[in-house]
Amino acid sequence: MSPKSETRKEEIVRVAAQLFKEKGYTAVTMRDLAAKMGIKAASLYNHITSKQDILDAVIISLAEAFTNGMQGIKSSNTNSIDKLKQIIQLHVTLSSQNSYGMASLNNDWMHLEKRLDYYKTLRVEYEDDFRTILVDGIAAGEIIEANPEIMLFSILTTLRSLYVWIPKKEDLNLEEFTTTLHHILIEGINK
Amino acid sequence: MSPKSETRKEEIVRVAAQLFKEKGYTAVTMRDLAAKMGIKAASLYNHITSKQDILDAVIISLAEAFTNGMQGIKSSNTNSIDKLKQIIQLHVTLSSQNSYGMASLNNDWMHLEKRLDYYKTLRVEYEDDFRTILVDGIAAGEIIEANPEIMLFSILTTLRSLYVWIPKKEDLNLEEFTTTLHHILIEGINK
DNA sequence: CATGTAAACTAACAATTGTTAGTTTGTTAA
DNA sequence: TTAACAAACTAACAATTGTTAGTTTACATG
Repeated sequence: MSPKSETRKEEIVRVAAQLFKEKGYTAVTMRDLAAKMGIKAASLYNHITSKQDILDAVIISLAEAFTNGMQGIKSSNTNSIDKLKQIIQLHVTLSSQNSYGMASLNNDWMHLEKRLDYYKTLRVEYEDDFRTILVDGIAAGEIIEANPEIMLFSILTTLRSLYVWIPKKEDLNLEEFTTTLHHILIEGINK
Repeated sequence: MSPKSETRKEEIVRVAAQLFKEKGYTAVTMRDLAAKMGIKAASLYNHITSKQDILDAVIISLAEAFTNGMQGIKSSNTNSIDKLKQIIQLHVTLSSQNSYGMASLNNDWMHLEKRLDYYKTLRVEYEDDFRTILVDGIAAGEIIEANPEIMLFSILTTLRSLYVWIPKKEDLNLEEFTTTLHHILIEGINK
């Protein structure tokens, strides 16, 4: 056994995320999930405490990964354009590692219950940090003087949708993809 | 009575779309919908034939509006950059007119049943037309020679997410918004 | 007044939902 | 061998789901 092989619970969460991506959290039943695991629905409860518990696990861990990534970018001593490139890299990395979880993060966060407020806090903080980078870049003359709110919207929605496209293109060269994204997302606002 | 006031069925579909945007199709029950209409769930069936029927009405009419809009753009005698601007305008218009329906179009299309194949056909055709405009623009030297697939992805996901942002900014000047979108989405790829 | 119709109602249904209780099975460790 | 435990099982539950049947109400038209 390797030092940290996947626990049964982690396996359930991972498989659940795949189903959530296909049909959304609400439309996936515990019997659906059990069938995909090759067991009965009741057996799932030897490992998880509730369906809600699974959604929490999928979404919160990913949201925290974005928060951690942003912390690193904030504390890096580079200009705004370079920080933007790091953000793009962060989204490409996390989206290709866990495209299933990204679907839940984007589409099923409103079904969080106990952890909904926490999730919202993380999201608002992330967007605030992103906005600050744009505003600083404008002040420093590195970024054009367009409405930062609209820039933020445009770039962030593209990055948030990466999970849809990345797994579709199996032959996709991730490095070329990232470079082209840099070009399309940044050249338009680069001064 | 004006020549075409809203029928009761249209009212139900409109209110349903609002709920679908908040929680998604599957999580909205007929009792939720009835409560928002101020009636009992069974009464809905005097006007609609099924819950599925409502989703079909919400999504298909919007998908067809996009198809019709694209037909007009294709047959307009202008260059590629101008066609792109028309596409942006189409998305801004439809998203501000019907942000609720746009949410279902984006997030609940997989719950279509009888009309799923038809929806997919419309979507693929729309994306093909969009891609053709980009490829033609590259060939004509109007658009940079980046991977058209990635350009398509980047622009289209931004446009598809408009419904999230447009209603959030009540003070939003739609004209300024559209102009800034043109700049951000197009300048980056304009030669 | 009589009639027709739109639109609501009450009551109930069969199916599906997440979940619990109690039990069995197989493997590991003492 | 025995004890412990992880992980599966069967059976059932209470609640909720979309939907149907049959009835009542209100109003407009003849």
